[in-house]
Amino acid sequence: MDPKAKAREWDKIQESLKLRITPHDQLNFTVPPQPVQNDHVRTAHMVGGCDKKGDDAAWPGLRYIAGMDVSFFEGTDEAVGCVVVMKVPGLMPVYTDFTLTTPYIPSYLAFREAPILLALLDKLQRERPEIYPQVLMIDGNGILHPRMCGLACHVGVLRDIPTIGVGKNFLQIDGEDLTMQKIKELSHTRLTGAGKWFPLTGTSGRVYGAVSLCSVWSLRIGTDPAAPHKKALRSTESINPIFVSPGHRVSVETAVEITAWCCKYRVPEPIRAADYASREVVRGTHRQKA
DNA sequence: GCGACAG
DNA sequence: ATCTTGTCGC
Repeated sequence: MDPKAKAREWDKIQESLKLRITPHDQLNFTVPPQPVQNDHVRTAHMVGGCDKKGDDAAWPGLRYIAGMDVSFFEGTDEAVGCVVVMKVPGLMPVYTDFTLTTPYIPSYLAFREAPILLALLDKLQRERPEIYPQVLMIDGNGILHPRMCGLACHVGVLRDIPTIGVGKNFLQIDGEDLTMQKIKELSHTRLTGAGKWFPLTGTSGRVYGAVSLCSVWSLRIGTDPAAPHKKALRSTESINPIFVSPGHRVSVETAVEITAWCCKYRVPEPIRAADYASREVVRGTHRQKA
């Protein structure tokens, strides 16, 4: 919606809220009688503040006052909302809380993205319960995670819905002998065609998920970092697998089968569609569909 | 110092 | 993830 139309819509909201304003005291504490003063210049009592302790007489019954503010980090759209509750009298802080758009910290993706996805899921459940999904595929890992609790697990468990995590890049797990190097080797020897996959088993014997090849025509041409002006067929990276792992209520095998079944290209269609739609929103070209 | 870093 | 550059197809 364009800014003008948005402003008209917000005008209406402000108009209706304005009618609901109570422009007089309606407090659960006592306001002492105002001293009579001359003309239009008045003098307010200034007996509060952090240094004035023990003055309970100014506002009988008043115990807590809170302040709120939102700040933005320079150069980003990260923001912090903050509330501070202060005790009266004395105005000493007794409670401080923040809500922030969490920056992405490697291996803590869920803390940035789960709240957003949960809100979408809740709205879907509320407004279109008849099409609430039986399986949810999420762009990010499930148990293929240093603490075995990736974004797909996080969302799946909190809403008790079957989830599958699909990563496009490998996330290393501390203490397990699973490195990008080894995975590339195994991919080359074992992923000989679309639908081929192998489990990601750590030295501990734990199975974290699977490396799966869903598309054979993902040969890619890249540039050599040492010679950026030259184009080179990077044969060692000619196949691009995806990393499939259970989020919640799905086994590794089932996760791979469902994912492969949904693949037309490298990334399964449900995730591809969501990725495409979100990019449209960022580009400002999104149109409401089905 | 080296390698690794879901999105 | 994002950004930039290059290439192909329409």
